[in-house]
Amino acid sequence: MKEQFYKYQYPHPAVTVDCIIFGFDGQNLKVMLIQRKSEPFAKMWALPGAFVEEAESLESCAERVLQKEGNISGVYLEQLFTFGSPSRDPRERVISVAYMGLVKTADFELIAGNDELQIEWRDISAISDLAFDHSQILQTAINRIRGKIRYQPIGFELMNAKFTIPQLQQLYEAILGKTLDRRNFRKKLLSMQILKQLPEKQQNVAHKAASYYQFDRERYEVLMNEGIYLELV
Amino acid sequence: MKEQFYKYQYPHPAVTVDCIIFGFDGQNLKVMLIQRKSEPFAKMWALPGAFVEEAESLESCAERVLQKEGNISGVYLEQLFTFGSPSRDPRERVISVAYMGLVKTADFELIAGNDELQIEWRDISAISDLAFDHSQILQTAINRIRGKIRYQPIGFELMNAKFTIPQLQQLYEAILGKTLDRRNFRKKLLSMQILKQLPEKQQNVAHKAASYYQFDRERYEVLMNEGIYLELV
DNA sequence: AATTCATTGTGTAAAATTTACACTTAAATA
DNA sequence: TATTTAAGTGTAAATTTTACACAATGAATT
Repeated sequence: MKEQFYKYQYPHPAVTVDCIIFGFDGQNLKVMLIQRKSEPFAKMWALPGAFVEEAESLESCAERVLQKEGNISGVYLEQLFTFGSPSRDPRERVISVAYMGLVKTADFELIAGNDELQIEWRDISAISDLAFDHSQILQTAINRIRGKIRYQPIGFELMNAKFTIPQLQQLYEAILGKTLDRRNFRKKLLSMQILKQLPEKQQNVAHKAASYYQFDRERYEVLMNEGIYLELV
Repeated sequence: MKEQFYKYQYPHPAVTVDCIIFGFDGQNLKVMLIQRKSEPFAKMWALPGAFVEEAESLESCAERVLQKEGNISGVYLEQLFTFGSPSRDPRERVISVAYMGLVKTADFELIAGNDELQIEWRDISAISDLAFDHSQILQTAINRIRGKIRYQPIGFELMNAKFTIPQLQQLYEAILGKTLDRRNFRKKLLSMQILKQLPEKQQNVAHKAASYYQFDRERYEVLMNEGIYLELV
């Protein structure tokens, strides 16, 4: 065993970053979970996370976690909350900063890292007990994304690339857990003028092909700076 | 110098809690600032804060800070954000969890703690450079309270005790930095049915006395659980 | 080649909400 | 008792939200 130690005059907690990555498969909302290899909570499912290293920012740490534990990169991340109950980790005092993101499941092939037995997209309606206080962290994330979607265009902020309006609506329905009126959804969405229509349509669908759109980030920034509220639902 | 050390196998950052306490004096929005006694940033103004102790939760730490550094207690606190840039403190890696609250300035007599030269309520329009990254933290807090006030009844959540509707409106105007229509504000507010009218009126005011109201927390919880949105502005 | 199937895309009228706006009432003070 | 100051109140017009049905498209099937 290595016998090098880091010494401090006062007690320092350990700090981790845990990631809640929501995945949308076109139908349902999933979350990325890993199965732990080591103690504590060996074999239990948990959110991917890592200890913060000396010279990295919290957000860089989140990016490193996703790269290392799930082979995912280039995801828009948002800080969720910091969990610091003194007893949340049996080993020592660990404070966890949680980050969340949203991707299309099809865009990434999950590959378990060295510390995991498995990694998978789990439907948010099928979550059982997770390691540590991760069930609570996940519930906080679900509440946050449901609340946030009502007044910020999450689908675009968190989803890169192109999408059709019906796809985006399905995402909204998956997050909110209810159906929305197609005409009204489209009307309100387009009236915000934060979408750029691409000269492209769906291919090989056995019905009328939908147009692809892209989030107009520039226009979005302008509206945000003007303090305009984008309520979509 | 004390030679006792805490040893860890991996580097641990220090963790602090910094508090942004907004104060409303009936007219303007202020923030509680302290003038630092010691290095680093000695004599500069800063947000009150403290290192997290081994057995306390983050929120308890925030409460301790307010008690010790400002003689304030019983304030509703909300976690704002966690700031973790590796270089934000010149001494060592320090991650700061920021909490914010809102009180009436008249309800508390600020008393500087041992580590401070002074403590005061500073108008948010008169903030100059603060120690560390505290200017950035404060700006984040101002943005948050301005955003939040639009869809959550902050005035009540964060203000204890009784208030009149015009007082609450002044708070809203101070936070948003613009005037609101008196009749419409009152109408919308009362239509939410989250206020209990008290059988009490203002005393000794040289005009028609306003009724006191109280936030009906129970009713508020019910509405929140139903997913109802309380947009006030 | 024609038909079927599935989903996209579109408009309008009714209902609900938001906005703009002015006079009367109450309490203290002169 | 008159004056001053801010509280309290209603309505009509404008805007936004909601509910709702049919034509268009493209692949698959006959």
